[in-house]
Amino acid sequence: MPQLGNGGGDDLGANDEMIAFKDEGEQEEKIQENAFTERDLADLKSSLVNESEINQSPITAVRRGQQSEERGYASDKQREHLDSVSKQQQQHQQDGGMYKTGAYPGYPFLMLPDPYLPNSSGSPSSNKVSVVQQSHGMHPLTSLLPYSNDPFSHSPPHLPTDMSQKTGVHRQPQDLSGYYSLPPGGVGQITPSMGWFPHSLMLGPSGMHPTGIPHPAIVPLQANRIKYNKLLQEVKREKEPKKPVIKKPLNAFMLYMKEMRAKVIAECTLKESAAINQILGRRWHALTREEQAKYYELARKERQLHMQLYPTWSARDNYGKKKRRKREKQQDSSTDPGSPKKCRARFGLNQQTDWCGPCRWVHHCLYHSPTITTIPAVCHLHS
DNA sequence: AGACCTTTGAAGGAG
DNA sequence: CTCCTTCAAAGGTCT
Repeated sequence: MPQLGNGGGDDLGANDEMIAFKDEGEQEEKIQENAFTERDLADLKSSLVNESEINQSPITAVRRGQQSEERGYASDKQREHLDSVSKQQQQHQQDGGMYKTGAYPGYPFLMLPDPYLPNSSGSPSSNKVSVVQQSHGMHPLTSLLPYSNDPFSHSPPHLPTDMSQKTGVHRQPQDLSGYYSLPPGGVGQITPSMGWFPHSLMLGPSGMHPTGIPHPAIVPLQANRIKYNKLLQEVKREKEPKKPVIKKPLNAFMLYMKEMRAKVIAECTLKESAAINQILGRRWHALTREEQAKYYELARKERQLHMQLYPTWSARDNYGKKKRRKREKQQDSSTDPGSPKKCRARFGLNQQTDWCGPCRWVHHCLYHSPTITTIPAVCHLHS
């Protein structure tokens, strides 16, 4: 596919330090961190509000409108980042240059709900700042369309025109130390090794603890552990606030689809997205390079903005359910090779000749004999 | 309820 | 470096 000469944004994330993929356990810890840092965030918000009252800065407006709602897990680094961006903004204003407030009155990034978060409609109830509401289903950047000949000649105040300037922006792993403790009374602090509910008076009349978790002595130890762990997880899940999911920034084609979908639906009276997407894919290829370039540039801005808003975010963060399920499925198939026939079919073996006569199929493949690195006609035990 | 379909592009991991 | 996988959006359809 055609890419812009400016690199098409390849320089935007590839060289950044990215968060290492974390297991669910670590993510749970992150969730706890979310709750923990909310107070810090409140401080941050109030400081930003104060700043905006002084500066009437658009960047603080966007912080208030977008980040205050959902960035409960803003890390220290993010806070530092916000401060630096805010200071940068102030500097721009003090310089009295083209970035002065009002220079970009309609810049779509600044007064909109967060497009990267689900249910981020920017409802007035959750945001007392009067904001310009985007029409429903409208991506904030689509307001840049239709494009002028030079739609991106100006950069928003908080975005460096050249991303090579973003030397201070790194997506670094967050320091989780100090965030492991649960809120007072948190069930997560109860561990099996702590001697469960030491006194029978702690149990209710039904033999249940007030938390709803049965006394472990009621069931055999082994089953008890399993049940306990399951219940503990359930209770934890219920108590913990759901982690807001930051979506991936849209790529050029996605932005194009978002804009053109309604048009195609109207033209073709189709509703099925799969069919519509096929049409849109063909139309995308029919676009000229210049037309596509608009969307590539738009997507590049998207990634820039996303990186500014969520410096610690990684696309890996959203690798989850599907992948885990698939991995589990693969693991299942690796431990369960299936029937000999299936196994031979898997490796393209001849049903008649490509197997070990003495032991039949058992040593035919890596699944059935992990020590064998090749697939012999006669296995290593009988050769 | 949740997976699937269908498209392109970006990101990140594996080899 | 190349290849592969996953996820972004959308909404009807299927399991």
